Amino acid sequence: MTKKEKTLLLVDGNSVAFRAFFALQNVGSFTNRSGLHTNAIYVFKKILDNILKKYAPENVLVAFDAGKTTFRTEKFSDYKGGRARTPGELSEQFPYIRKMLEAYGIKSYELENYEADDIIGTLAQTGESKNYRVIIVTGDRDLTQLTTAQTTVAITQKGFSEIEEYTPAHVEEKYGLKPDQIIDMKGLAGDSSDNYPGVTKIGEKTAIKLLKQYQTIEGIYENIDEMKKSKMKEHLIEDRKTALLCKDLATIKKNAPLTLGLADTIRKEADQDGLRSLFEELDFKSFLDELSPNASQQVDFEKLPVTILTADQLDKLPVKKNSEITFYLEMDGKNYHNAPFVGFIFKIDDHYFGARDVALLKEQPLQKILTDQEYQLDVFDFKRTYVGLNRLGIQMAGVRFDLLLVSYLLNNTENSDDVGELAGEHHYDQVKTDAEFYGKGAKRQIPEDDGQLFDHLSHKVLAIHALKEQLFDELKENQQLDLYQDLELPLALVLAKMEIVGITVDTQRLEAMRSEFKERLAELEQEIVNEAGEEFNLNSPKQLGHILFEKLQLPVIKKTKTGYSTAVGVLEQLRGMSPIVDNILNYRQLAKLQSTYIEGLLKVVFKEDHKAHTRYTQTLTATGRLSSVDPNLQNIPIRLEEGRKIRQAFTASHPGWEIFSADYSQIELRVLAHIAQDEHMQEAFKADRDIHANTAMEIFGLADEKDVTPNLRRQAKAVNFGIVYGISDYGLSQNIGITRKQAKQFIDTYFEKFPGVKQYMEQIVKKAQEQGYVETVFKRRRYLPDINNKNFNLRSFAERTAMNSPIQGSAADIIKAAMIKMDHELRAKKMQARMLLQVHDELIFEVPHEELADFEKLVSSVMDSAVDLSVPLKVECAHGKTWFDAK
DNA sequence: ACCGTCACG
DNA sequence: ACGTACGTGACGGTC
Repeated sequence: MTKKEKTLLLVDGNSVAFRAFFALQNVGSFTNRSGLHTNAIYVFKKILDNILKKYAPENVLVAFDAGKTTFRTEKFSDYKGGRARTPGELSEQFPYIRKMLEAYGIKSYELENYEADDIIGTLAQTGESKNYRVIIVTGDRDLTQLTTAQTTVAITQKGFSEIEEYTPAHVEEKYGLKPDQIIDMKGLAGDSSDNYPGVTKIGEKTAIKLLKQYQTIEGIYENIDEMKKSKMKEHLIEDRKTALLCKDLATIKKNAPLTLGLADTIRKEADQDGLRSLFEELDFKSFLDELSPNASQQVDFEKLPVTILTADQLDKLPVKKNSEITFYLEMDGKNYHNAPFVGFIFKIDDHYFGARDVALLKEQPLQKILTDQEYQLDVFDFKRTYVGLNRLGIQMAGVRFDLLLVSYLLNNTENSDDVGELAGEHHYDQVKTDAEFYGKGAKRQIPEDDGQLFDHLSHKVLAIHALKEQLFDELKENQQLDLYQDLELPLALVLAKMEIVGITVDTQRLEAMRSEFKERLAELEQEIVNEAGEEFNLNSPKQLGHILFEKLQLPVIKKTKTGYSTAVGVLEQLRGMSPIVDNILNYRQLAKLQSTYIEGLLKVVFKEDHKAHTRYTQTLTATGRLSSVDPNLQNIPIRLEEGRKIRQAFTASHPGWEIFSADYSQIELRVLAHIAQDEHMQEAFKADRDIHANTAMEIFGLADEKDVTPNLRRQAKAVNFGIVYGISDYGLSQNIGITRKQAKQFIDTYFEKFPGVKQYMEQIVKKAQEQGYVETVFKRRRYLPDINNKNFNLRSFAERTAMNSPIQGSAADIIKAAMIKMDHELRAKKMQARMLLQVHDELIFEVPHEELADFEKLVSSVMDSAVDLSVPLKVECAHGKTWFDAK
């Protein structure tokens, strides 16, 4: 066996540190407890681990820049001029990166007057001469000039777990140039980040074209007389000196006077203790866990005394009315409507009682503790617990603290549904996550040993208890106690009941549709394959792209990261160019209905009661809306007639009952009129005018509503939507197919006519900048860490979010309040009608025929008066045999 | 696990 | 100059 060639890894320390810094610049405060920024160190370490694992090098060196002045600044004083200073948040991290490298057993090196590039170029040369495989890691594409048969340049990507490897062939494929021509390209095109100019008016494209013909800059000038007269030729002649200077600047030295050799780059063994103390100083908990186990470090959590309950012990439980009780019901799976029970645990004052047999919960005093309001309970995820217990015939009551819900209200950005993770976010670390304890994916397993299982469960209830006081204090501080107690906690119960009731699905109707669609899909597929001239998978955007844009040569309208876009918008523009396009559009529409709404829905209908029992996620969205999963009943088709028919499969659960829908008309715009206190907009709503027509009249300067053509109304409607989303001229122009200039004109006129709205938009952004968050009318918060970010995109996004979230979030608050009130009224009036679904601005009920008239009055008045705004709320009602007919 | 696509408000 | 509308979930394909 021949000896494997050795690998030399050369890392551009400054470049990778920069990449690392910006990769995690915007994830809130990434600092250790003494305020030192650690994001670049963190990502640097990740990248380092990645490449060490990937290339397993025998020799490693990390090169750094020595200082601002080098031999290049001597040749060209403006070299790298105009570059923003390294942010202090980054420079403070460099000493730690070097310390870390030392502990890794890796050599760092810098050389007066030279850049890291030159150190790397020189060592790469040495490595090659000694037959090493050389790997250069950097974030800087200029180094691709060093690629050879033996040397690969790996460029770190944005995501920092990915790297892109450049071999000479890859360089050629990417730039159309050989590696050593990169410097010629730079000489011609210049480099704005290194601040050298190149030849006037020549950019990368032109440079590449020239180099394809003449190979090098020198080659160009040797042949310059042959070139046709042109502006470009003049520029080339004029800038000859600059071009050659720039090429020289771009050239990485391969003969820097290094004071070390290959022998100095041999990797030494890592210093575990050094790493440990460094990671401790940096608060890198997850990295500490990875270090080789250190007996003194692996302190287990305190063992809690759990009594495993049996039926004969129940009468001796030390429980009083004022006991502090925490309860946790463990189920094996997300879907609590049918997940198997694992067991339960009570923390009653300082005692822990648990059992696997959940039937014990039906016995006294356990059932009484769970259902009697006199006992106050603390839990994690009340809704989940309620639905689980309901399967045992137990209607839980008396919940005071729900860790999941409270935590979501305090900060909805990083809210996990795992006790361990969530506790960790609040700096409580005496509980494992479920993934750590049970394992994840295929490895997930419930331990058979009681001691193990209940040890985990006991730490869960302790975590809930331990965080209670602190989180309640935070709620009070934020003035969110009412939001929690009067809105979200009562809502959890309302949602639980809706989920349990479920909605009846006519599976026969769905099955009939399935057969019909199956035939039509087969026909369409046949036609498409005929037109394409070959079999392919038309569900694959990749294969479809190949057929449309390569085989059939249709024009490419838009590209995605991975290839050609084949989205609806693109296909619509291709219509008429080939009959295949229409067929694909039809196929797509039907396939979506078939897979998601017919087959998908049939899979989740419960056999026992022919119902779909969705789960509402109450602690997920950034704005305060609900979401619906398994199945998602908030996105059942309605816009296209074909899809709308799916709604025929949703029916009332009793003969003689009807599906009843009540939706808020224009709730978001009404909320805006209220929050912004815009008189013109308020007046329009008070007079119950057609709001989009009203906007059309204002922005197009029409005197009479009769002058509002459907097209003007459509445009005005888009403007109204744009306003709600935090408008940009570009977004609006794209949406209604006008120029950006026209869109800007619309927006300016809108703000002139609705000055209150304009003022609101400015004020809310300012408020977000000052306090770091925005809030709804019910004081729900959304934090916007990017609002002062230097990155234009991230900042702009945060600004639009600042404008939109109070609107969308307040609308969510309002319908939640209406749901609680409605639930209350139905019980108070002893009506049989039941709330089934919520779709953001709409509530769906099933109502017995004889209650219809009373019900309509009730729901309208309840929803109208859910909150008191400075504009009226308007509710539109409809009912019919199926959801489809409730229109 | 991620992407592209598409369903809803 | 930058490159975007706000908020979601499910599917099939692909890595």
